[in-house]
Amino acid sequence: MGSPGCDCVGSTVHLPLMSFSDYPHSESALQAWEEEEDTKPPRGLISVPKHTVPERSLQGVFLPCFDMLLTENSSWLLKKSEAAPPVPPCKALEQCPVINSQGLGVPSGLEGQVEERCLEQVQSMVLGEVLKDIQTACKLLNITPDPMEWNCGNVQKWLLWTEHLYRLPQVGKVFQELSGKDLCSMTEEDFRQRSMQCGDLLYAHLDIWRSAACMKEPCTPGDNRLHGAEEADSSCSGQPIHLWQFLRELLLKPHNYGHCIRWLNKEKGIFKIEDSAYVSRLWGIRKNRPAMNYDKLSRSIRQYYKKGIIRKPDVSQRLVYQFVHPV
DNA sequence: TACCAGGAATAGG
DNA sequence: CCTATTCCTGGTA
Repeated sequence: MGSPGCDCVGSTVHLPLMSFSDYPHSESALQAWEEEEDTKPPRGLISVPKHTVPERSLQGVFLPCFDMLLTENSSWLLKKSEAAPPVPPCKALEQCPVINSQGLGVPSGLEGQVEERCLEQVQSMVLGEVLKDIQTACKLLNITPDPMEWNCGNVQKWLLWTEHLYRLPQVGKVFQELSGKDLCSMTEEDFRQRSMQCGDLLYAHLDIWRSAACMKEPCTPGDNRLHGAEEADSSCSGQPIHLWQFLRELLLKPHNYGHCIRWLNKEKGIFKIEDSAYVSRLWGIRKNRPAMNYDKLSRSIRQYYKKGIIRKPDVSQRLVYQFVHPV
């Protein structure tokens, strides 16, 4: 229950600066993702000094563009960084929201108080986004938010996801056989030793997750408290997820995935894959299949024809399919 | 060039 | 055993 890995104090957090255009969308990006060697260091890395803060707060987490899932609701973050991409780190720091409840070097005096208010608001907004993004990622990957609970497979999925997110070269092998506990016990230096290129970024990203898990601890009995309408979740059933279930899950969250898959006619179960490469990549990450592509995903969909799960709609269109039994 | 259909072999739970 | 993955041939827009 308690996470001993909660020593959320001190050291330095490195986070990437990314813009929407950096996001891996094209097939060539996928190639880069698959190919082992990419000698370029992660771009836009800056480092932010952490501040000593009380437990249970995300310390000094700086998020110019924490586009975990490219959700629409976090797009304002993207816009911000898009508007002024080549900001030198120190400038960027000034403009960017910092999550940190107290202990920040906030200016004193009246102006300071006003600023502090604003800052607090921004902080809680960003914090909300971070938690939401983590939660969404957890659903997508079918892992728990607390790294301490991860098994080796979970760790690999998380790595795959993070690599995808920040366009890192594949480092899964270097972290093989490691559980979440192992991962959490590693220092930043350990990370850097395992991966020269992106050890520190991975460490920082893990730190965010760890911190988030720290804060959320009070309300995590089984953690999968489903809100609202979305229950029919395959994630907690234990069995490996089916492709059709996965697609349905994406379709149930137009807010998050509407840009890559959406209903054309929900009543009839007709949907369109808008970004085949992206959906395939998500599927590949979920199943731990880095080589997944639309060619293979679509083959799997076609297997459903015979089984009467998915079919082509009466008027066949490219990238459009239909659930035989709509909900 | 990207998508579509389906056979066949194989992997993996 | 079943589903999904991988690879493939050939076809369409």
